[in-house]
Amino acid sequence: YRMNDQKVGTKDNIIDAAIYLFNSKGYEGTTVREIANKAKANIATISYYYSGKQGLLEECLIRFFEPYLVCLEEEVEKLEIDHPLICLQRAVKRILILQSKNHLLTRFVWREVTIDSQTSREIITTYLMKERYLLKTMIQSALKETKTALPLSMIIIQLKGMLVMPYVNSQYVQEVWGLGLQENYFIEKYNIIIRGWLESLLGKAENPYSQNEKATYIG
Amino acid sequence: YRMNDQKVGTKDNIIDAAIYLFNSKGYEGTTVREIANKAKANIATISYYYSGKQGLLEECLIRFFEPYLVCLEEEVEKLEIDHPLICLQRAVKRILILQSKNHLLTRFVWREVTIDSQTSREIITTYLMKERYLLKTMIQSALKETKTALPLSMIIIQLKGMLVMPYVNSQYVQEVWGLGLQENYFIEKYNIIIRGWLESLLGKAENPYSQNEKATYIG
Amino acid sequence: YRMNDQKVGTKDNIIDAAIYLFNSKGYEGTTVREIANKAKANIATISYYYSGKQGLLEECLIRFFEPYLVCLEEEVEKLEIDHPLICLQRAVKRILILQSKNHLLTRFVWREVTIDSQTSREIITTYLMKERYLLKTMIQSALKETKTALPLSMIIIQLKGMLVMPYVNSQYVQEVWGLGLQENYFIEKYNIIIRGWLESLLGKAENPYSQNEKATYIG
Amino acid sequence: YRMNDQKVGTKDNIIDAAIYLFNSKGYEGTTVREIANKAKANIATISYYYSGKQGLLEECLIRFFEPYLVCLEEEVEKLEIDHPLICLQRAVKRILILQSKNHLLTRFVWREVTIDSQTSREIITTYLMKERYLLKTMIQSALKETKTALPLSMIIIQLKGMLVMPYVNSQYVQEVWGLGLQENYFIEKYNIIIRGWLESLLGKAENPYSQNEKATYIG
DNA sequence: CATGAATGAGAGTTCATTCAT
DNA sequence: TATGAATGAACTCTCATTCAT
Repeated sequence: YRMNDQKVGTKDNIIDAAIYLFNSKGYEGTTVREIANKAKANIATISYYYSGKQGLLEECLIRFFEPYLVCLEEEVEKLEIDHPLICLQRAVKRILILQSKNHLLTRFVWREVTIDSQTSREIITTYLMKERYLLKTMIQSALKETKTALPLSMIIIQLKGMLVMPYVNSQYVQEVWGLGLQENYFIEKYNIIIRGWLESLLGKAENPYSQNEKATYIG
Repeated sequence: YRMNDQKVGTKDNIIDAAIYLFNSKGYEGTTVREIANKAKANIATISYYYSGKQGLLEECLIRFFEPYLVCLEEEVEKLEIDHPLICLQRAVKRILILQSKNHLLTRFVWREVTIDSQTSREIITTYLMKERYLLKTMIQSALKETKTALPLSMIIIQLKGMLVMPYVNSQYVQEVWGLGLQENYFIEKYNIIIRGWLESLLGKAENPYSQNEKATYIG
Repeated sequence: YRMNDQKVGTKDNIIDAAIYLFNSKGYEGTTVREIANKAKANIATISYYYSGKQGLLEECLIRFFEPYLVCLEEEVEKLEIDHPLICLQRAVKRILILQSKNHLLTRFVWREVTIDSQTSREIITTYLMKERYLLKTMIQSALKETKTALPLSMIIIQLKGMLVMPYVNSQYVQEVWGLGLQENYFIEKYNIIIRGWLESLLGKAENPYSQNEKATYIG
Repeated sequence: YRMNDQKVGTKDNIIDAAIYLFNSKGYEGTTVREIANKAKANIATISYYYSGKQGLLEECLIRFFEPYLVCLEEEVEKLEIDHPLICLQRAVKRILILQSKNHLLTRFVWREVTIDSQTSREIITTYLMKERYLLKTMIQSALKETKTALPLSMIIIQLKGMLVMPYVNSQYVQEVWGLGLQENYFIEKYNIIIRGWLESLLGKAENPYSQNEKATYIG
């Protein structure tokens, strides 16, 4: 039915407009009126669907973190089957793909997360604690099979920096690769860089895994 | 007179309070009333000294970028005297020291800079263009004497990521090094990591320079 | 069919919920959403049955004033048959019974009636004018047979005060009589007090009437 | 200075407008915009002085109850000096004068107090508990010297009804006495009625007191 | 007949700024 | 120089109501 299409449309238009504006003007710098205008919806509809501006923010956080954590969770579960480094590399690529698909949301969330007094601090903290636990588990697994001097936390902070940087400082990406965050070419290129860094750090995994991997998560 | 002290104090109290609150609540999320309260100053005094909230923001940007760019400018001027890599390394260390001394301001500025529709876009753009030019000049100089395959812009983006990351994701720093951003020990440790990365990328410089350097900017 | 039951039930549930909430939160302080929730009905149903919030209020006023005025009208008609004081006393008791049966509605109506700018002013004024005319007629009749110095209007205002007070200041009733407004015991007790006051003011009616009376209006 | 006059003027204009409108339209039925218009003040000024609509309500409650309770407190303190009935009668007259001087506020407060879910319930409850205690103390004292059958609480409820009724049902007063609530003539007349009722109930005090009394509180 | 989606109007509140002093 | 009073603008949110289904 049209009805369903329309409804879904309006509700999604609102969240899309919100993501776009939150990204470019910040959460506090965006007014619900602007969001309504961009979404071509009535202001009241925003409260109707998301119960206010804050609810809209929380929906954004959920939309970002839920699939993001799935990338890590699923690979943590495979740690006993595949070589840890392979799992880590797969997780990295999945995250890059996810973040590229939602690059506006990604940039906005990773920026807003650094604001201490954010009213959604509780929900943010919960997600970040999960993330840290999963990253730790994964890297610890990989470290067992190598002998890097670098401390665990240092690796995490560097890895996170590499995963997040091109999205937060997105203005550089266009210049560097001459293309957008969403294009496959960027993902491929950047993935190779991180992969190289991981291998030089945690020891290169054997080839068979490497080939397997592609088949597993591409397409 | 005491009066003069008080005034100067008040003006500085205001900017200090602004930096603290802008950092923890974001620019838009902070009200001038809060700043006035924290600085124990009258609200009107803020407009009086800085001609409004926006003026306060611009003062923050100036306070951060002016000395920041000096770090780069002065080392660019020395490119003909010292080995480029040495200059780059010196610049990096000076920036780390500067950022650590003003770590709240640093975190706040690098975050706010990613908000596209910032009302102070013009002033920000000017500073960022200067920064990019200086970084380019420096790295290009260093690249002449080596043969790295990595493109110039890729090096810039990675370097910037490393310089900024610990301040933006400051919550990790405590965990990683067990100490704060301001302590010398952190600066020394982190500087070594970046230096190692630069040397592996642009070729290690000879020792004599290296010793010189310390004497030059520590004091 | 059940369906019919349900509908009738829903319509009544709505008015019941409205009376309950209007009483405890005031007319303006109650939202149709709250009424709908309490009545377990859809919001739109309220407009459907009562054509809006205002219509709901008017229904409340009608539900209160129609039977209230009947108590007076019927006794005014009997003025030529029975002794006026007896008629007055019968009316008082009937009103007490009516108000106790609908004590929430009673409290709410007598409070809302004092709000001058009530949107239902017109309907309220009409009812109050009728009430005043009927009370006047009755008391004038009783006054003919006695020689009280008190002016007519003074008696009306005191009588109304006594009729209304326990319902408006209902919090005291529990304390005074140790029981609720609805219980017969309260009605009996309070009726005796008013009856005493009326008799002391307008002269005691002879016994025969008195006995008649009970049979007439107690069912 | 003019300045002082103006400031005090604005702040008082606001509370006066609020009392007028709260009385005639009810608290919930009045908007701050209406208050601002009537007071010829800016909307924001209301929040500036009274921190919002609710604060305005609380100021109203304080302005009513504080002097109201003083009337009772001061007479309770004199219970050991004067005859209790005299104290009670003085308190009654002082309350009548006070309520007549603030008859709009009086009507509004005694109506709003019956709304259970009032957001200022806490402050209201505190005042009402004080009032009940003071009334009890006074009437108990008076009852010691007489032998009325009526229970204490019944006397309180009737007395309160008499004190409040003409203000709540103010529309009758004009008709009954042909004059307004504020005029001395009304206060004198109505005071005599209550005094008569009190004396018939609690026994007439000796004349000497009676004469004293007038001198004490009529200015 | 009954309802969920959607809305225009207006609510109270907050904000950065101004201005007379 | 420094400030408390006052303000206009704009904010988010809630309201009762409507309408296609």
